[in-house]
Amino acid sequence: MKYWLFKSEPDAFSIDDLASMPRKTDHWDGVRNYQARNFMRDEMKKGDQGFFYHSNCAEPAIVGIVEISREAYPDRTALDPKSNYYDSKSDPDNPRWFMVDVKLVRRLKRAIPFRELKEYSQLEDFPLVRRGNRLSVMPVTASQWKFILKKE
DNA sequence: GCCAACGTTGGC
DNA sequence: GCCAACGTTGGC
Repeated sequence: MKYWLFKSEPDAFSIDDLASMPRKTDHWDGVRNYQARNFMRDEMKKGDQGFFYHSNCAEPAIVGIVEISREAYPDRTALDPKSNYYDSKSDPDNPRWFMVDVKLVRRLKRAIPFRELKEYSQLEDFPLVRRGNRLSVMPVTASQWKFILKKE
């Protein structure tokens, strides 16, 4: 089993939004970065767990834990001209973008701020805190996962 | 296949 | 709102 981190701007989709969905489950659409797509399409398995991270907001932080409840399938928003995530070059017969379903497992007992994550030497290889990192979906190692959970 | 220009991300 | 860092685009 692998571990992941999912970034979302809370103004667009927050952990509260996920919590309010039926079965606390939603599809993680709109990923339009090839590296992040490859993680979702090729490596995520049902039952993998991930952190839910709030970005681009007053206090960027890890706020919860999700679980992959459905493995990758085509992201239809790429084919919908009305969607913000529409990609005119995506071909229905050869989908370019994928999404997975995630289910909220629980919120963390406390949000762990980005500011704090940066300070731990144990996390210096954690992609989230690497300078200039822009991946919206990224892998978390088992040791990073455990370390972070001990800090909640 | 190079690389400058551009748009986006995201912490601050 | 700023701006550094990055991925993508497209002319050549």
